[in-house]
Amino acid sequence: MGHHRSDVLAHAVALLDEHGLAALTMRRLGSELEVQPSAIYHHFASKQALLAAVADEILARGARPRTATEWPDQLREVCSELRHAMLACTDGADVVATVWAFGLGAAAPVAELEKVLADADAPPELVAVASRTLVHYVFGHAFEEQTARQAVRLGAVERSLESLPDFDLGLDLVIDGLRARLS
Amino acid sequence: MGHHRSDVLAHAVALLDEHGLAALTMRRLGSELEVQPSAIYHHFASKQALLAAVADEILARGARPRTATEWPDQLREVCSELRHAMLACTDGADVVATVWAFGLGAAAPVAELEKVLADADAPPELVAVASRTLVHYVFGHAFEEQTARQAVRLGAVERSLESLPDFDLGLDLVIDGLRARLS
DNA sequence: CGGTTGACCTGAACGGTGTTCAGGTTAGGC
DNA sequence: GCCTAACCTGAACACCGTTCAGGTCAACCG
Repeated sequence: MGHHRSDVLAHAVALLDEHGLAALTMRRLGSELEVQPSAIYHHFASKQALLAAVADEILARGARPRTATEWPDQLREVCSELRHAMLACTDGADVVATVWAFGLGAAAPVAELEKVLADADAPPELVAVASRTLVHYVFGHAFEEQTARQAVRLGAVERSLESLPDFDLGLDLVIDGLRARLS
Repeated sequence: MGHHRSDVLAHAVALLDEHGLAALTMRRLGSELEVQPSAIYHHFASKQALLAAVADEILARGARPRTATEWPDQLREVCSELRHAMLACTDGADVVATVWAFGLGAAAPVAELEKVLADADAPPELVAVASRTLVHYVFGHAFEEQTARQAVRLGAVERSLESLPDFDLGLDLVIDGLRARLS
């Protein structure tokens, strides 16, 4: 008869991807499911909880196999996967970064970064600092890229996309700084 | 008789600092000014425009004299000022980072970083990448710190503040990576 | 077969939100 | 003393997240 939690989540992600974060409304999601808005609260305690699940789903959909063996490439692999997962969904960077900042989810990538660094024998303080520095960089870069792309598409701003900084170069900047401390 | 744009802005900043971003409502700001909400639209075209002005005001209030002569210390000076300006106001990091990401304001710090790097003879592409990497780091760190502090104050989460990464160490990570490319 | 449980949902309401708009007031310059 | 422009009113519009008492219906159990 009724929908499952996973149905609601799938429709929420589809709605987000097709019409953006502003359209991801309890009322609109309800009408998409042909259900009253209040019915969604049977599956998620609040909209924040729903968004947390959406963020985790976005990351799960972007999962890719790990192949690198050296820690710099392993860091690049995790950061690249995180970046592409967020960019693959409209407003994905916004949703994932917000959910992570509030401590409600999206914790897997930073945990993975911490593991790579710990396995590379980085001291605990450096593990905490470096993993966050990397994740801040990835979030900031992806959020800016996605926002700028949308602003241009809506014709709101003439800020050209040419000036968007290269992702890998900035990442190497951090990794090089890290390399100097891990030798 | 009536208020000026600067009055409205000052009250908006005070309201933000004392009660947070959620309380910065057109209605509440109106009642603070003893005025109808619609009166604010005579001074600001939209709430976004108001928030952009608030962000610029937060940065202006945090301005400090420049004393460093070497580019690494100059970068540290700009980043530190940006960080402290945002942390000095409740939800300051949220407001400033959002306004900047949407390209509506708060552009001064990144312009200053770009100038420092250009004066240090960094190639144009590196100027763009490094300035954004730095600003992403500062925004991410400040936003996380402010959010976590608030979550703890509200008793929502037991996430300890001890684990917050040190700001200067992460900054040095990026600067070291940069130093390797500027020699 | 009848009863109970629990998942799922309805429909209405509450108290907000940003924004618009026609019209009103008032101070200052010609 | 008129006129302009700044500033404001008050009501409305179209939304928003959330709550809650109650309703429906499938599945299970004795």
